[in-house]
Amino acid sequence: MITGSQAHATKMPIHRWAHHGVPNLLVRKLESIVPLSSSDIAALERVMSQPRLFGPHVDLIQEGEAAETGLVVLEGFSCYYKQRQTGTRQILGYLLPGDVCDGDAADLGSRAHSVGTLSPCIVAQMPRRALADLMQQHPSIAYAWRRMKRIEVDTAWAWIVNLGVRSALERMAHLFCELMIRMEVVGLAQGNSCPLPLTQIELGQTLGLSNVHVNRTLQEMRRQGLIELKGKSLRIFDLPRLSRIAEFDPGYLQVSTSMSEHKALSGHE
Amino acid sequence: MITGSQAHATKMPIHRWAHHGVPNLLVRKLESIVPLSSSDIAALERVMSQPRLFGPHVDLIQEGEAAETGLVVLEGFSCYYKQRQTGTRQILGYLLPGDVCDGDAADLGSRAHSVGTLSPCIVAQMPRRALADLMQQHPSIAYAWRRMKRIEVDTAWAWIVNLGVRSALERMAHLFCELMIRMEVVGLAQGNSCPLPLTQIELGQTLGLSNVHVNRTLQEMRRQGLIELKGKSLRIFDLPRLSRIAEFDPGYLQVSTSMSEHKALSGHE
DNA sequence: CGGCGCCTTGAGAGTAATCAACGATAGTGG
DNA sequence: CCACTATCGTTGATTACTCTCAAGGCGCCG
Repeated sequence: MITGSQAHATKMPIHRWAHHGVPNLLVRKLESIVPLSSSDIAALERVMSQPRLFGPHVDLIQEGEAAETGLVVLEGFSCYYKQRQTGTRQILGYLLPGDVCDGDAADLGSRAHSVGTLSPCIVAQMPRRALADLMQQHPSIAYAWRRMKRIEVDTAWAWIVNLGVRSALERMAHLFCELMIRMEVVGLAQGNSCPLPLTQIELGQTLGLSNVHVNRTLQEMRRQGLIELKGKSLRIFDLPRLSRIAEFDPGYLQVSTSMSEHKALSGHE
Repeated sequence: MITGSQAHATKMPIHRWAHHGVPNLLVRKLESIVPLSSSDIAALERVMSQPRLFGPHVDLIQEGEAAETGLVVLEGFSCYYKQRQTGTRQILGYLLPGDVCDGDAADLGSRAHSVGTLSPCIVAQMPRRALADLMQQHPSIAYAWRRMKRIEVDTAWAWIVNLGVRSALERMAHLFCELMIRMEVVGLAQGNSCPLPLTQIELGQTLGLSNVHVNRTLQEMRRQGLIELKGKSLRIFDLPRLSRIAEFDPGYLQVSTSMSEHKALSGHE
């Protein structure tokens, strides 16, 4: 993951990341849903603009703006968020590497929320028109895309449950389980360990908790030997127990059995 | 709205509601987004099956089932919900009259949530195939449908904000503002008054609050002269103040200015 | 008329927020 | 390269919001 400082990073030439043999994580994500032909993949990559590097805590789309293009996050953590008048904010969802924020044709009208980076991020654009053509000509991609959108909605619902009924410890456990699975899907987690470039404040804005309480909850999790969180990296020591605490059911992430040690999907493919 | 008891209602002949000159609220809702031709409307109504009546607290789609068809709620309140092992449940969103739960093609695989009635409901089915054809042949409907889906996602996000950052009073105020606007769109609210056939327990399951605290919060709202809630009917006395308390911004509901006394949309139509 | 579910009220406990201060860390500039 | 400073992480003390438990009343349906 990105480790350079903001100032350092923004000084580096953009094209540094353009074609570097790095696997395209959006491709990897879609392939976890449906097999793609090389022609599918080539077309998909043609739709994506030259990737650009953004510093941490930068807005990609501001509240009130219409999104002219779709976005793909190729590296780093971004998020949807809603800023309150009081200064506090609520994070609505994460855009992890491989995740997409598409300027859907129905996105006309102003947005009620913003999209911004949390860590430094490499982001490519996808013009609306090109995206529409892509879907038209590549049914596999269109199918995977719809599945992906469905997962996004289900994830938002999982967050509603998280905020509605769970305690601080349970919420955090659930978030960590979800993150680990999602990072696994795009190959960024190994041995129950993955990057987590968030401050405790941002975790609080995600979980509806104060930064102080996030801190104490993290300590409790460490004390129980559940996790380790340092150097912007999360390690889960006891995933089964963490899942049990969180009442975590990975079904909503639609991960195929081969990718996760969790319960098999009853799904039809 | 429906007032009959469950047993009474289920004994009544189904066809009682089939064609009664009652305006189709799904049509009304879509027309609030985009004008529809009479051919559009006829096609839409052809897709809908004979409406059926369901009692309160009945599952329309159970967790783990795949949805074979889409649903339209024509009368009554239904909801998406997630049942916890502990017995508590979280309501994820309401299906008000005119709202749709579509068996999207991407809905393959098992659901992580259920759909059930809250009050008695009249519900029609929409076969997947017929829906897909409808979208193909009626671009206006397809457009309005996409907008509708977008509103659903934005509403889920508004609920995340609600649960994440607001106090009990603020949450409830926000919910009531949203409900009133949504009911207004389909013509079921007049003079800031609309049906609300929910128990305090169900309000609690919506807002992440205990039934006891819901009760006390309602009393506080009444004491402040904000609302009246009796006989399954909600009346908002002071909508501006309620909106201010809730920090309510109706933008996410994409209601055109003519329908709401709230701030004008910057929207492009 | 009896019973069940919902609303209401009271008391007590607990979880999480707020306020405040200090230490650690990392990016900034000299 | 090092000092400076802002941000983040940590801890303690206090407050307060919300939950849980418990019991009574009311209304509706059988």
